[in-house]
Amino acid sequence: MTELLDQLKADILNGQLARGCPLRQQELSERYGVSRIPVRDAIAVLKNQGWLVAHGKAGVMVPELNWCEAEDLYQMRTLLECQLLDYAIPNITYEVLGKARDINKQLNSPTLSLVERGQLNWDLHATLYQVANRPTLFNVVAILNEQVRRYMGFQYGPLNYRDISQNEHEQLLNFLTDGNANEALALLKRHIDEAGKKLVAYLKATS
Amino acid sequence: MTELLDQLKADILNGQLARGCPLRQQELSERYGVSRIPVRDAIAVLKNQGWLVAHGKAGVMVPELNWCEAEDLYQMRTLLECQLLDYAIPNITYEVLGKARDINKQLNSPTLSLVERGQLNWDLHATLYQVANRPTLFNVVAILNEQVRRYMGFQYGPLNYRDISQNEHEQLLNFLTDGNANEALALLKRHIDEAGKKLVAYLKATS
DNA sequence: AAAAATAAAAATGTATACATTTTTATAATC
DNA sequence: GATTATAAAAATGTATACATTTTTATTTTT
Repeated sequence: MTELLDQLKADILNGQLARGCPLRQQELSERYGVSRIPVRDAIAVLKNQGWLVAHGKAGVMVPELNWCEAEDLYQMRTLLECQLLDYAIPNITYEVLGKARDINKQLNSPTLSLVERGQLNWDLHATLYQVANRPTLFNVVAILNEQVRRYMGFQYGPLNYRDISQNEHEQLLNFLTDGNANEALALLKRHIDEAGKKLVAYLKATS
Repeated sequence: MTELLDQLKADILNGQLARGCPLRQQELSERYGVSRIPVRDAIAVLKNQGWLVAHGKAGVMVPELNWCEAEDLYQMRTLLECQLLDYAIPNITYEVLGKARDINKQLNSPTLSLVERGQLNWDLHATLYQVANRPTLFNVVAILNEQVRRYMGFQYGPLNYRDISQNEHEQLLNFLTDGNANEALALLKRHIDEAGKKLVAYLKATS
C-alpha cells in the first residue's frame, strides 16, 4: 500500500491529478489497478496529511494552492525546524556534514526533475534533523515538508529559487562546520522565512 | 465512522485500551460490533495522529507515555499557539471573550471527568484560536492538543494542576480584554511552557 | 541445551458484493 | 421562469470471503 501512497503523492505533485476536481474511489481503483479498499486506505492517510481535502460529502479533491496555507506551512516550518536544528547541533558530526554536502552537490545538476529536487532538498534537511533524536518533532516537520512540495512548482519555476537555496545550504553547512550555532540557526530561519515570503507574495499576486 | 473514532480515543484516554499491549483488528471489531473495515479506517487515522503506533509488522498498540514525546508536544504547542493567538488577537471581540469566560466557569466544577475537563480546556483555547482564520495552523494545533490529552491523567492527578491552569486562563482573558496583547502572548507562552515542564519533570522522575 | 529450520496458526491486506447515503437529473409547483 | 419535490443514478460505507504475510509453536540439528 505504500507504493499506492507514493504513486498518489507523485501524481498530485506532477499534476496528473488536477487540483479542484473531485476524485472518485472507483475511478482511482481502476486507474491504479487495485480494488477500492486500498484506495480508501490511502485516501484516509492523504486526507490526514493535507494532500487531499473533502469535496462536499462525497469524494475528495486535490486542494487548490492557497497563499494562506502556504504561509502557515512555512511559518510552522520556521518555528519547528529551528527548534529541531537546535536539538541536532550538538550531535552533528563531520560525517553528517559530509553526507549533507554530498546531497547539496547532487542538487547542482540542472537535469533534476521537480520531484527529485524536492526529495533531495528534504533529504539534506532531514540528514541534519535526524541526529536531533526527536521523533515526534521530526515527524511533524517531515509532514510539513511533504506538504510544502505541492507548492514547489512555483518556487523552482517562476521564482527561480534554485541557486539562492543552494548557496544558503552551503553557508549553513559552513556555519555548522565552524561550530557557529547561532549563525546557523539564524540562517536557517532566514532560509525558510524568505522562501515562504517569496512564495506567498507570488501566490497573492497571481490569484 | 466518526463515532468509532471518538470511542477509540475515549477508550485510550480512560485506559480501557492498555498501553503497550497489541491490538488486533478482529478483537476490536468484535469489541465494537462492526466489521474489520471501519476498524481499519479508524486505525489508519489514529496512527497518523499518534494515538496508535505500529507493533512489529502486525498489529498496533497504544504507545507508552514518554517524556521526550511530551516535551516535543508541549514545545510545538508553545511555538504554534503563540503564533496562532497573535493572528487571533485583532479579531477577538467581547463576544469571543465572553464565550471563553463561560467555558472557564464550567472548568470550576469539581465533578468533571478527566475527558470532560480535557475537552473544555481545548474548547477554551479553540474559541480564541478560531477567530485567527488560519485553518492550516489551527488544524495542526488541534491535533497536538488532542495528543496532549493522553498525558492529562498525570496533570490533573499527581500534579494537581487544575487551579493553576484555571487562574492563568482568567488572567489571559483579562489581558485580552484590556487589549494588552504582549502580556497575553507572554502569559500563553508561560502557561503552556510551565505545564509542559512540570509534566516532563514528573515523567522523568517516575520512569 | 541453544540455535536454526519448519510447519501450523493467526494476523493483516485485498477483492467482491451489498446497503446506505449523496448527488444529479427530471418533473411538478408556485 | 425560478424554486421545490421527486426519482434515478452514482458514490461511499460496510460485511463477508479469500490470499498473503507475519507470528508462534514445534521439531530438527549442531
